[in-house]
Amino acid sequence: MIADLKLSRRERNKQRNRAEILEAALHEFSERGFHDTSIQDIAVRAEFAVGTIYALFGTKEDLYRDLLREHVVEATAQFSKALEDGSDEYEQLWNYVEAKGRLYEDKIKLARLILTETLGTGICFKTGPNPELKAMYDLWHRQLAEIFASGIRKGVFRDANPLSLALALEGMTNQFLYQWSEDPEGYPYSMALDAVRDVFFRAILVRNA
Amino acid sequence: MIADLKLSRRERNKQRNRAEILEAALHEFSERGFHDTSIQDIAVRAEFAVGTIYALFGTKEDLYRDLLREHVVEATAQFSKALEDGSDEYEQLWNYVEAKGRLYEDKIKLARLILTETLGTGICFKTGPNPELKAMYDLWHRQLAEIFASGIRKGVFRDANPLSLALALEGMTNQFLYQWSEDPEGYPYSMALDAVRDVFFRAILVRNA
Amino acid sequence: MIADLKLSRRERNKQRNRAEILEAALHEFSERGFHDTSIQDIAVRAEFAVGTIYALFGTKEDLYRDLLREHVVEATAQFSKALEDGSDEYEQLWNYVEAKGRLYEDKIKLARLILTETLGTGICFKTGPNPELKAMYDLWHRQLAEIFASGIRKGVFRDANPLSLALALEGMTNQFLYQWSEDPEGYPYSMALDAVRDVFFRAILVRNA
Amino acid sequence: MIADLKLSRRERNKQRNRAEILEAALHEFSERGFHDTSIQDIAVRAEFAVGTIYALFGTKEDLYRDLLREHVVEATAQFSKALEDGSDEYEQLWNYVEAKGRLYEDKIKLARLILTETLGTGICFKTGPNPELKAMYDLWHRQLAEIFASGIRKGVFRDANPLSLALALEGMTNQFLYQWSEDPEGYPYSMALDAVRDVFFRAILVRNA
DNA sequence: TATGAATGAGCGTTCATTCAT
DNA sequence: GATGAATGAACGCTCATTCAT
Repeated sequence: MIADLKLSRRERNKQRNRAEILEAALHEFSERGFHDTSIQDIAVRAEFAVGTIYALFGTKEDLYRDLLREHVVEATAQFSKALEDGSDEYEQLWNYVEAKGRLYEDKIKLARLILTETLGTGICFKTGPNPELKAMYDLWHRQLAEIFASGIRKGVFRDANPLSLALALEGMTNQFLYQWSEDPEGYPYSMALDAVRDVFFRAILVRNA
Repeated sequence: MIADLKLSRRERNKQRNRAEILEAALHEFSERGFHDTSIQDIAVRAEFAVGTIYALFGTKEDLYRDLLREHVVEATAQFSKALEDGSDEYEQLWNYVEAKGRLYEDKIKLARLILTETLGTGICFKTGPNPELKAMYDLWHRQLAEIFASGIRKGVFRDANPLSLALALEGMTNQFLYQWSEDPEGYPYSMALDAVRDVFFRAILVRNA
Repeated sequence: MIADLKLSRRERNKQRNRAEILEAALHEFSERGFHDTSIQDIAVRAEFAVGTIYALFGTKEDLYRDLLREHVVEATAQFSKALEDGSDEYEQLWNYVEAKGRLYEDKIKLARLILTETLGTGICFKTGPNPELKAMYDLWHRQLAEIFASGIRKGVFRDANPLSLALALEGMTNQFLYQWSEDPEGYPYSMALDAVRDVFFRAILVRNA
Repeated sequence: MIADLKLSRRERNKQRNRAEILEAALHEFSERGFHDTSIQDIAVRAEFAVGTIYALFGTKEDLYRDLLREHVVEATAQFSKALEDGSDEYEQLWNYVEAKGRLYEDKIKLARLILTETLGTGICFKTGPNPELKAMYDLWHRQLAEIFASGIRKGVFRDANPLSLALALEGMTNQFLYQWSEDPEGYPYSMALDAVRDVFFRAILVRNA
């Protein structure tokens, strides 16, 4: 019992430290990029010693990877949930686009970091160009494409290459997300919603034809 | 006279050296990114001494900036030319989208470098986040928006926020460009053309309505 | 009474822990050397916490010193015993040389560690170059020299500098021990015995040459 | 011509720098050992920047290896020369033993460094335990053994295992060298010469005792 | 002008040691 | 007493930049 509690307390402690370091890392990495952020910077911000960071994360690259993975997993979960809530494919995708905006609306730094990896060429790791994240994005694209394919089969969407539709939707929303992250006042995410409605879905929804 | 020729020869020489160094820098930077490329790497590839690079470009950041500027200026010129060749706004924009594909079709490395800066958060310079490039992109977005605005006024396009349309078009094409740069065989640029035609212009062209 | 037993049990426990840690330390130190062995390595091998090692030994240097001292004390005891068993000085020394081989024949790791300290310059401690061990070796050399001196006085040995004889014998046997520790198959300790007999205790020059 | 001189000057400069750094490295390594000597230490002593050392030697291990190799090559050359000057095998080996003493008599630090590698277990490199040096010593032992074999064939020496004789001679002389390096006054190398003459090349057992 | 040897600040990483539990 | 998470000084190494030639 006592042992259990102790273990649990230690484990909780460890998770708390991990979370605090990841939080600090998010700020530092998104402000100055991977290469211009030192472990010292993160340690100072997180108020931990460098050794503690190394004990919990291994290397700087691992820390960065964990940070991204954690958030991509979280985001994917939220997006998948959004996709499930629609009555048809159009509503599902619309829910996703809205969820994407909501996810980042108070996490501008996270948005920038993710965009760097999603859209730019990402950090070039010593162990190759981060194949894990790439695979997660590919998977996500395929999931979206599957929704489009289903919508096409049901006659909700016009016939088109589902993967192309997925990429087009992602490209558009990411571009608006990027503009918003650069200038949150000048480019509210509502621009993205309007554009997705007026451009993307106007083109492919059958009922408008 | 002789002095003039000499100066001219020297000047030509200098420009040739500059071009060779920029060529080497393009390859190195696009292969391993800004931070993992050293001036020594570029010097070796360009077959010049490091001192020569510093004499011609100032700092590593300056070299990188010059490299991007040179290509953005070139690209903007080609895109502007493409815009002029259409009989209406639709044709102009279509020409631009095609030109964008052509520009990079044999310059995959350049594409990756530009995308890193266009879509990701770019290299974080010590002197801030490369405001010059950002300004050039903003300007380009406004130019595109102007075309859309003109098309809307003339009844070629449906009414919509011109800047949103510009960003949507850029986002879509850049996404396909990125996919192509990752996997040229799997994602040919023709996918972008199809998507732009079937999604983007189907939605906003009045004559389809 | 109970307190005594408790204390005694505690004490026995402590000694057992000490012995287990020293055993682990021997393996680690002899495999990778003092500097490339971490206290964490030893703790893992010994299945104790680092704090326990520090509680029992003080510092890493102390642990190393204790490890050596323990074995040198043990070795000296065995060697002294061997010396006592001969009927004359020749037999005494021969017993010693044999005992030296027996001591290490199943402790190759220990042999290497001792040789590093005996023959190489040893680990350079922050607190100077391990004067205690040095003193123990000096003492041992003097003990051996005393045997030689006695043998010379009794006419067993030719007249010569006893200390030189002691050093010569040590040098020879250590060299063979080292070769054996490097390649146990190729350099069995019997080579040392043969050489000591044929070279040290006889002569190699044909006496009439 | 000018180019040649320039190149030659540069090359000479480089060799001078190399030599100065090796000199500094010798002092530092022999005083505090491989692990307790930092590249910074050597840089300060040599009055060069750390980067210069890395440009000329690669890594700390490489520097150490180069230092040893340079001296072992030099020593082997001198010893080989000494071996050639004797009229018979006895004189050859005697010349070698004398040369060994002369080589180190004003290079006590070098002696200690070499002994660490020859007799102790040497530095444990990341790239294994310095196989190159080991091979050089093995080769040297075999060369000595060849001399002994030759002497035995000619009747200069009694019959015995030549390799054992070589190892015995090396062990004895190294032991005296080590004692001398520890306490030059108390253990002059002449002790080694006496012992080699009185023990190795004669016998210590009174033959009729 | 072009060169490339030399510089040294700064980074990622390790590990002996401590101390709250 | 035993634990092991936390610490932070110190090290090996890199590379943008300079400057004597």
